[in-house]
Amino acid sequence: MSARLFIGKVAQAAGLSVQAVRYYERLGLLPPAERTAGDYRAYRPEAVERLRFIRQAQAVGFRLEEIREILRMKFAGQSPCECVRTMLQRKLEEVEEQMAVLGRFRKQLRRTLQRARSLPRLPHRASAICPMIESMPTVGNKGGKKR
Amino acid sequence: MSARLFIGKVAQAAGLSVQAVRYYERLGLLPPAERTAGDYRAYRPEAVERLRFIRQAQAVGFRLEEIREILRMKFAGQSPCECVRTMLQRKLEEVEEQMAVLGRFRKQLRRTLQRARSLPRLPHRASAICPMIESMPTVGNKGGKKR
DNA sequence: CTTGACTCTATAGCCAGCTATAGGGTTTAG
DNA sequence: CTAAACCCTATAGCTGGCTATAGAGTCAAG
Repeated sequence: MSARLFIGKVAQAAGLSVQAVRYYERLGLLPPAERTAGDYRAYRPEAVERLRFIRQAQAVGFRLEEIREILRMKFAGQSPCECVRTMLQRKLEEVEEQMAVLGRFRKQLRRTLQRARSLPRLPHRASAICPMIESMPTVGNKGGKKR
Repeated sequence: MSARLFIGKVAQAAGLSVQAVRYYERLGLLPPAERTAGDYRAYRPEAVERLRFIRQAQAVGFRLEEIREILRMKFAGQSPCECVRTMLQRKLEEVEEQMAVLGRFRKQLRRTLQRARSLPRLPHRASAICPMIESMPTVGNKGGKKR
C-alpha cells in the first residue's frame, strides 16, 4: 500500500541526478530516508515534493545552505515565510547591486569598443601590451563577482 | 646595475600575493623568471607592468586563460588588439545576457514580495513548504549563473 | 657567523554543487 | 535461477583563482 520509491525514481521525478539527491541528504536538506532490508533508500512520494521545492528555491537564487535553513525552520516550528521574506528582500538587494556593477562594466566595454572603432590603429606605446585594455578604467567589481 | 627584484617585491608592487605570482607563472601568464644561484626568481622591473596588465585585464572581466591568450598573441607576433576587440565584443554580449537574466529575476522577486505584503498570512496549503517560494515561477537562469 | 626575513617546491585545501569512478550488494522480471 | 538494472559507500575530481602549510634552503645586514 504505502508505495515507496527508490532513489532513481524520486530523482527522475524531481529532475535531479541520483547523486544530487544523496548529496542533498548528506547536506541535511533531506531527512535520512528509510531503508529496505538491503539498505536501499525507500522514499515516500512526498519526498519528490521536497526535492522540487529545493529545485525551485535554487532556481530563484537561494543557495543550498539557505534552503536548508528554510527547511529547518519549517520543521522546527512555524512557517518560514517571514524569514523567507527577509531573505528574498536581501536577495533583491544583491541582484540590484549586481546589476549596477554589470551596468558600469557594460558602459566601459561600450566606450572601449567605440574608441577602438574610431581609432582602428591606436598607436602603440612601446611599453603597452594592449592599449585597448590598458586604457580601460577598472570597474569596481569586487563586490559583484561576475561569472 | 640591472636591478632585479625578488618575487616579494614584484608582488607587492603589482598588488598581488607572492603565491599568485607563482601561480601565474605556472599557468603561463608570466615567462619563467631568471634565477639566482640560490634558485630565487629575479625579475626585471618590466615584470611589474605585466602583472599590472594581468590585474587590469582581470578587472575588466577576462579570465586568466583569456589573458594568457592575449599575451601569447602579443609575443607570438603582432598586436593582439584585433582579437581583444572580438573578445570584448563577446564579453559585452555576455554581460547583456546576464543583465537580462538578472532583470527577469528582479521582476519576479519584486512581484513575490509585493504579494507577500498584500497577503501577510497567505493560507497554507497542507502540502506547501513555503507558498512564497512555491508560487514563484522559475526564471531561466541556466545561461547566466548568478553569483 | 648569526639571525631573521625572505624564498624554494610540493601538496592540500577552499568555495559551491555537484559528477565520475571503483568495487561491491540488491531487486525483480522472465 | 539468472541476469539486467538498479542501488550502496567511499573517494576523487571538476570549475577558477587562488590561499595555506610543511620542510627546507638563501640572502643580506650587523
